[in-house]
Amino acid sequence: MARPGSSKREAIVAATKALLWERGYEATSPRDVLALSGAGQGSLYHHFPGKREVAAAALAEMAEEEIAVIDGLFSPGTPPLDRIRAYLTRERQALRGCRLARLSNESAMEEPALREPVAAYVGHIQARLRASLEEADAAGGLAPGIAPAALAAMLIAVVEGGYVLARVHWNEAAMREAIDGAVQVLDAVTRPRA
Amino acid sequence: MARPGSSKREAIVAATKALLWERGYEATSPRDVLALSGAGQGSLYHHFPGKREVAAAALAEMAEEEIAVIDGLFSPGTPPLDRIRAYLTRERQALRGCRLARLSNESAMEEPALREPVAAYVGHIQARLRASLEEADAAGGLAPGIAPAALAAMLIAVVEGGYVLARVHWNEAAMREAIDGAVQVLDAVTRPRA
DNA sequence: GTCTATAATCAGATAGAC
DNA sequence: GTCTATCTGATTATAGAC
Repeated sequence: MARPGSSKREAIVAATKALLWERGYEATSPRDVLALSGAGQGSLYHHFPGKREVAAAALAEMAEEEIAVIDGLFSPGTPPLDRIRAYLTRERQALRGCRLARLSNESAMEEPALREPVAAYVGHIQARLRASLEEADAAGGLAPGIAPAALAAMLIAVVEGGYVLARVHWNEAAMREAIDGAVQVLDAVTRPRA
Repeated sequence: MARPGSSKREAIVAATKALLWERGYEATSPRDVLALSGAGQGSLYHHFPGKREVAAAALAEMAEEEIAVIDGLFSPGTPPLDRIRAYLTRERQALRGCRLARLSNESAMEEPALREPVAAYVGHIQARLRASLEEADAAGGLAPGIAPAALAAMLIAVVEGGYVLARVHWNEAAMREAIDGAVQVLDAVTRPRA
């Protein structure tokens, strides 16, 4: 149970990862997963108790993958504010939505097993942003009246909200403009005594 | 057809408004709507071609109501930056999500009739924020390097992203912290030459 | 305009053979 | 471990009486 090395199990999880990003949790049926993975009904229910657990396994893998990408952007060799700019301006498929936080408005978030990987991903970014801002602050690079923790929360909110803007306007540029605003603001509150 | 004065039609739309906020579009079935409204199957399909059109009518009303609230916050009698602060810090039920933009990640956004009211609401706020920032800028109250349009996009993104943070962390405070960051930053980029 | 009855399809899951 | 067959209830809608 939940042991790797099983071909169909891996195919099922891979298909679920793709469908969760594309359609979300509620709109993804076990039937869809089986069709995409090439597995039969029995394989899914042999490896997992049900749909929720398949999704939890898929989300855990997605969070792990995305956190690794984030950690690559926040390399210690880069100056702290450059790490933040790299995260803000990284390339994104805005219309697809955030791979994990796209589930934020689904009933799935009321289930701890599904919410946890999403919260871990978002929380990890927020912690990385905050640590970088505290580093910049310690070097005297942050304007007075700006709390690193609050600014970090604001920045992750701009990114997640940017996805929302792109989706509702059906326009990638809507997200880019919000990110532009964040970069301008970051520059303004860090230049003063840099 | 879509004529007001019909009791059941109004009950159906009212029930749909409640359910769309609570559960979203895909998770709201005509059956749920009928149960909540007290109407029978026939009433729904007499007044509307189907589920999509009921939702479109409900969303249009929701957008109209919320835009009226926004316009109340952006009263011309208030100084421009105070209008923005009033919008940012208004009370919200963060865990319920944005009444309109909570649908942003549903397939419904690919249907123009459903996306338009949501886009109109978000776009209206963004236009109000931008006009207020341009007013502040004209009075010399905006730091150099800050474009009113980009800052407006950033601010609406913080609010919409704040809802996402609250939902994924299942914690209202997560949104408040992001809003706090936005207020601090707004203060920092407007004080310099105010 | 409103109702109840019915239908076709799909959702999520189980049974049991191989 | 993997498969096909089957099951129960929900979804979205249609039919037709009142």
